[in-house]
Amino acid sequence: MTDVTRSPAIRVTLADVARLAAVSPVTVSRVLSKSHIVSDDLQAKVMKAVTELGYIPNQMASGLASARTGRVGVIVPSLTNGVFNDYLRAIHSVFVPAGIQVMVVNSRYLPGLEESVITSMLGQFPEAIILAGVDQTEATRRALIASGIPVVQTMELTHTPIDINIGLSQHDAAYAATTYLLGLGHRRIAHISAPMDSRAKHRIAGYRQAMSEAGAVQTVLSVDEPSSIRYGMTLFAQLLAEAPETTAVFCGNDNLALGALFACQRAGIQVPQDVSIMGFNDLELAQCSFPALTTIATPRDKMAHQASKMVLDLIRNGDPHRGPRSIDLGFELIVRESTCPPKRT
Amino acid sequence: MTDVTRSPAIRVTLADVARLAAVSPVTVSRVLSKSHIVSDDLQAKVMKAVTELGYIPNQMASGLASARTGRVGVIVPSLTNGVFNDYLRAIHSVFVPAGIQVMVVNSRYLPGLEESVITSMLGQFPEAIILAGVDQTEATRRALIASGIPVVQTMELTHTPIDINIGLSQHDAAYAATTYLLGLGHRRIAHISAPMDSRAKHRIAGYRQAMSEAGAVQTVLSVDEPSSIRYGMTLFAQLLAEAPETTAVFCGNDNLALGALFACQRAGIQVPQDVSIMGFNDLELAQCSFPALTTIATPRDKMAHQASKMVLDLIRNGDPHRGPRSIDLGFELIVRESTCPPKRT
DNA sequence: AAATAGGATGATTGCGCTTTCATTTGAAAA
DNA sequence: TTTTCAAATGAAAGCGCAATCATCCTATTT
Repeated sequence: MTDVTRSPAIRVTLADVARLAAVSPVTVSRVLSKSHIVSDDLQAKVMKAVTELGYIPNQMASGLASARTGRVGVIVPSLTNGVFNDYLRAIHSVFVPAGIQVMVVNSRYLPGLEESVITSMLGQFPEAIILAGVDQTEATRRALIASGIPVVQTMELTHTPIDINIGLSQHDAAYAATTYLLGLGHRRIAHISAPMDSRAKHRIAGYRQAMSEAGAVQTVLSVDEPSSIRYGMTLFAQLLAEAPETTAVFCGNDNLALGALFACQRAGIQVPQDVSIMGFNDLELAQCSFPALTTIATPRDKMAHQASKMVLDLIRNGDPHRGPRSIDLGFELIVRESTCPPKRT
Repeated sequence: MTDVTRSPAIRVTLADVARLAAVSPVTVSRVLSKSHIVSDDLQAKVMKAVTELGYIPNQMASGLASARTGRVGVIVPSLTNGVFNDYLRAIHSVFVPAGIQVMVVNSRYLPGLEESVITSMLGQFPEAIILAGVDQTEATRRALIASGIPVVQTMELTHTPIDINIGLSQHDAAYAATTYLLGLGHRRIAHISAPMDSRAKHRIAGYRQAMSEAGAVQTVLSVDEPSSIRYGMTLFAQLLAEAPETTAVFCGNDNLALGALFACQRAGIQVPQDVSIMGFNDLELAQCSFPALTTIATPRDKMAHQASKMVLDLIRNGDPHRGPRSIDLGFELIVRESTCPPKRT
């Protein structure tokens, strides 16, 4: 069993290692960073001293001295939302093998919090920042630009990117989803949403435009909380009360859709025979549920992967100053079991 | 629209602010850290210069100079698993208002990765570390102890805590769950699990002990992947093939249970009439699904909250050197709709 | 054997900040 | 008015490391 005496932290420094190994501090630094050739002899002595002392390099000192931190910052508005799991996984899969640390922070869909976490992150001097969304405050934009590091805005598209923008049109994706339901013959299509971010708002707009073009009546129910299965149930129950003639529900995301599905099961409503339900994002659960959810697949992995690759390239090879640019990665309609044409009445 | 010229990052330093404000650097530092009284006059001049230059303090330099970082590290094995959402939320709710930054990293259920992320985290000198689980490698234990900072191990209990241990007995909780099913009259109770961590293994052991004591036949199906709804489906399908006489399934967690539930729905098996399904953790979805899941509620919020409070106290008031200690927070059986006595045959 | 190159190692400096200690100032006390 | 003291400000040092430049040593060449 390990010794449990909690001594008041005598930090082992590079100098301590050097002393024990009877070499100069520079040599220790070189062994650890593999930046220069050090004789096998000294290298062994240094490593021995390192393990013996349990030396852990002070990243703050290292960062200060070298002006390079080997870290990138990633800001997401939620960790709960399944969307960001795939997204973060893809980011890690690029940076971790490259020896770059990923700092993840959660801005919880709060613009004010986003501003403060970005500021705080910039104080740690990441070598690049990857953001979800394009709606940073003007002050944040300025700070990001002033930092001079690569900035990637993801998940949606903007005409005025800070630097690099990789995403998809949330509006068009929602428009496509609604159009699909209209194409099945539905006219009373409702939309339920938890519009905490502008992406959800754009999806509402896409729904509205498709409905408006089809001359159909729009029904939008929303709640200002982070989306969840529970709110899917609540909103569906509300919908049942307010617009019982609805034959199809386009949900702002798959969690809401699952909640709606559960609400139907509980109320004895057949899906899709009585009501069609459509999700958004194509999370894992969309394939698993019964009936499996028709949804829009968003290219989260691809988006995150491409963003990370570009960042890695910029970090390694410097910025050829190409200026802001936007990349549209599109989306895909995935038809499964939860939608069908409305019943003839 | 913001200027988009991406200049090569001329960092604004405290000295720049001091120069513009025509005061000494110390004064700027004092204004920003609120550590000393500075006259209103100078304070205003400094703040003006700060905003004018968009100054962001260099946290590395600050940390180096002060030997305090105002950060705590949190290591979780998964972000996907709903368990850690509540957990992280509770941690944030304590530290953020206290002005302490929370660094979260994902160790992905990989002991090797956990070791490296902890090392890396220690290199950033957090003022405390909160861990999920108690199975750190010996090297990690040593490094954590040597760091001299408060360490809290959560989620399960151990007789040999590094420092503070707040959790519950996963074994006893699983034992209670199995005993509940036995008490309903079930004899053919299977357990499905995704034992990536020792907690899941302890749950298996708890199940086995209860079954063994009841003289019932044990059936454990598991998969060595992070748990997910999908694996719940897969394992249930496998169970149906291997042990069709099963009347109750105790699932290692709620996601697996939901997958099992979907598998039943798809196969036309009535829950709970034909098969009882029981989850573990009491995630949000356990209340929402139809039928709602009987499960074991684990005190994630309380655990994280109490851990954070203790850490905050230790950071602020220093360690009165009380030595390692364990706190058991227990668990609760939540009976819902997915379980009932077995059919008479 | 002397000259030379190049590989291996070390000494020094400074990154940006906070801390400690010293100094100045103004106002209250004598 | 002079003394005294506290409040306000500044000067200097150093946190731990990497970068730069200088030095050393050992082969190799002539």
